Amino acid sequence: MITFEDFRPEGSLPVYRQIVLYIKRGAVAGSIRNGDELPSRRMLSALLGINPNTVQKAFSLLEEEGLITSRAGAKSFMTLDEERLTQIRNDLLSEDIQIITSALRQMGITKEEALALISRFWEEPR
Amino acid sequence: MITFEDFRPEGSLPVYRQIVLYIKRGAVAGSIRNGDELPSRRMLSALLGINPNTVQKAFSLLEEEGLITSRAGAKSFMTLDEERLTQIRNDLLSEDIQIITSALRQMGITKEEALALISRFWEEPR
DNA sequence: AAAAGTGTGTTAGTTGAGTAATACGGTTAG
DNA sequence: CTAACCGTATTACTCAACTAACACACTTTT
Repeated sequence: MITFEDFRPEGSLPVYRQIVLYIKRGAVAGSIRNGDELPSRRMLSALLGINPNTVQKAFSLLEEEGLITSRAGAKSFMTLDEERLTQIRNDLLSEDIQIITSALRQMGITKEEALALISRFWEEPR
Repeated sequence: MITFEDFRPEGSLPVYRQIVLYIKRGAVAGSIRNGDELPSRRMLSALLGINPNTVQKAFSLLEEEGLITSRAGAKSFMTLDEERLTQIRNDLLSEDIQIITSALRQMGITKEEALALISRFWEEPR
């Protein structure tokens, strides 16, 4: 069962998209595995203090992408194979890294400065 | 005169916020300097193909933060001192780096992997 | 002085994200 | 079996990010 313990919505990204990201990142990290049960729409919405429809929107997206399987009346569960997983990993990584490198370059930061900064900030609590 | 040549709105961030970011990053990079003239609200909105009110919102934010000065009838111009600049630099850097480190850690990426990835992706054209 | 360009303010509409309340039928545990 | 839980669907509402079209007063330019 996926607990959503360490899920904390933040930033300007819509919550339903953050839920999708949380699942994808967990899958890449290996903490979310094929066959894992998801909490019900109602339970999760109560847990996160958001509307059931917002959770539904996130789960719909995940199902469209083939990452979860749902049937009316029963709980949803993860459907992941290795190929899909490495694809997701590559997508997420290239997107995130493209964003940060673009931002840092626009600020005139050199590659060496960037690496030094990220190295220094890696263990920060925040 | 700030040209907005290399400004390309993208992503889910509101355009008026992207304009603010563009100015701040340019200031940090040194390509935008104290006293520099900004294009008028109307000209910039025509250039970017967006509504004048969207530009106005961006410029209002910049003025609230003291980064530009405006007087009715005349063009707006940058008002930057060294202290404010280093503060902006620190704010932008810590925010961006916090976002990327958080994302990579959630995917189970180690510090060494992260540095290797960013190093490899740095020169990517995209 | 007059025209053109400028910052500023107002009102109104559209779109998408998210909230809210409710209903229906399928699945599962007691 | 049946009650509790579940996925799914519908309708209506709020709110922020824009879009659109003006009007007014100030400045710079000619």
